[in-house]
Amino acid sequence: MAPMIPRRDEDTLSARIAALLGAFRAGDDAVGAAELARRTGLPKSTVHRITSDLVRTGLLERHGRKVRLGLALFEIGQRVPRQRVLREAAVPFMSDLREATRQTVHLAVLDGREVVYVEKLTTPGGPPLPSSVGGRVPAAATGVGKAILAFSPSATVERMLRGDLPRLTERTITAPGLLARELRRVRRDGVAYDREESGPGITCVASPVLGPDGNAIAALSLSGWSSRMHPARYSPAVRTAALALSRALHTGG
Amino acid sequence: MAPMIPRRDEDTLSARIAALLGAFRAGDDAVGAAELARRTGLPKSTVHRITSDLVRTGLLERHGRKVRLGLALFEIGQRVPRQRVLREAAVPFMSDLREATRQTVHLAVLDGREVVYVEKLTTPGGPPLPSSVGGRVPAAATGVGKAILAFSPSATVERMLRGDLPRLTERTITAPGLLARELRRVRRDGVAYDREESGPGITCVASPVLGPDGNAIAALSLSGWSSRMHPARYSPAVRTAALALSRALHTGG
DNA sequence: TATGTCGTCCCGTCAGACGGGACGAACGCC
DNA sequence: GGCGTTCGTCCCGTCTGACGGGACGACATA
Repeated sequence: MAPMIPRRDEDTLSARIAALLGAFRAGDDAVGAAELARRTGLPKSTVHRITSDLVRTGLLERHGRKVRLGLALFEIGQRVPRQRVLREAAVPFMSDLREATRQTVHLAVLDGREVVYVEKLTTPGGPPLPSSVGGRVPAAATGVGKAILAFSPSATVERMLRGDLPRLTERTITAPGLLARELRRVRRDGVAYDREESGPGITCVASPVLGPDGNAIAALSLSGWSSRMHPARYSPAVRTAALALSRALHTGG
Repeated sequence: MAPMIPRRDEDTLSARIAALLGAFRAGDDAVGAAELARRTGLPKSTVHRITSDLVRTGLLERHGRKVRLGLALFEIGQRVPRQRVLREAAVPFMSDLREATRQTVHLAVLDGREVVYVEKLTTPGGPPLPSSVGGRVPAAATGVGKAILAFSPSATVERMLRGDLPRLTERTITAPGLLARELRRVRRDGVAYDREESGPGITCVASPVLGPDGNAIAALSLSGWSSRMHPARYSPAVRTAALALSRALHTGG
């Protein structure tokens, strides 16, 4: 009899382990085997066996009867080149930018159709932002995302324009044509704005960190309440910091 | 014929994946398959197959012909509870401490016989320290390690005293008896010192972050040049910050 | 007490991991 | 430019370890 369960096109053990690790959400502490089975779609006994193996190797930790992400994963995560090199170089510039503007500073990279925040420096008076280091947001809805896209190979942009542009607020750009035009403007000015497109009441000013080939590696941004964040006033500071960081990355210092 | 190769007591795929991920060192960018095979002791074709699977799932990324840790691992690492909860609560206190003392501030947790740095706030004038977020150092050789051990269950301390105490400088404590006595003093005072025991010319003052049961969860420390870091002068500040953080963690705010 | 859900464990089946070996390309050295 | 080495990649026959349904007791809830 032919197997009734259509074999997932990719269900090697590696894929299952990745699925299992990815099943832990940002706010989770410890999670039970049954819950993980539900989230991943894997049989319960399979989850139990794999998590036991992962606990033995240290990637997961037992917490009571449940299981949680292990400290080893934090250590490994800190070694990821895409963020490590960038962050080391960026923090001083971000610190200066925060000092000069008294606004919240973000550093993000593009990954697929989303941006991932690599560093965030908050400021006492600033608004409470939902962003967090390691967090993911649709690129087209953010200042950093638009800054990076405007200085990316056209193939990357076209791939983005072909898919859905998720709506985060009523001002989020969801029309491909509008986004394309916006990106041309960003490319001309070197600065991208986010006028309440990612969160209500929040305005951002972003500028790309460029590699030697002129393509963006990352982007810096300032975020604040719309009432106090006047783009024109802060864009020179952001642009300057981003250019300085770009230069520092090239010269290896 | 009996298999000549003694079966590793644990060589499930999970263990191999963990070994492979752990084979990437802090300074590495991309690493080749042959090099990974050498580091892990795995056959080259096995490394090639597993890394290909891991690339497909996103845990690793192709970089030319080589392979490097993927951004997904950074994201997952940021969700690890042992560091996330702690860091979120600690950063404001650490920031204040740096402001008040103008010294480098560390936050670390104990893992096995070592401490892992969870956060680090540097200061412009401070000495260049080899420590890094996600880095690992023998616990007995550091201020944070001694602060945590002094407020740990006796089983934890005894396990530490039974093994080797690695020497980092000529002042590192390597005699179990001396360490035990030092820990009693730390427990009495609530503050641990590191007088050039982890690095030449560097002095630290550390204090434990305590859980509701009185055991240490983590520790805060100040580090600076020995010539300018007078322990007695800074210990009240460190102790105060650590106590404040302990209280903030309990009350959930 | 009844009921659902949890974590854990067993064990017969078989699919997929395994790794030695081959191959061509790239590199470094003379 | 020639040569030796080391690299990444791929194939394929063998067989072992992953697989997951199902059973079980502990626990929480109603």
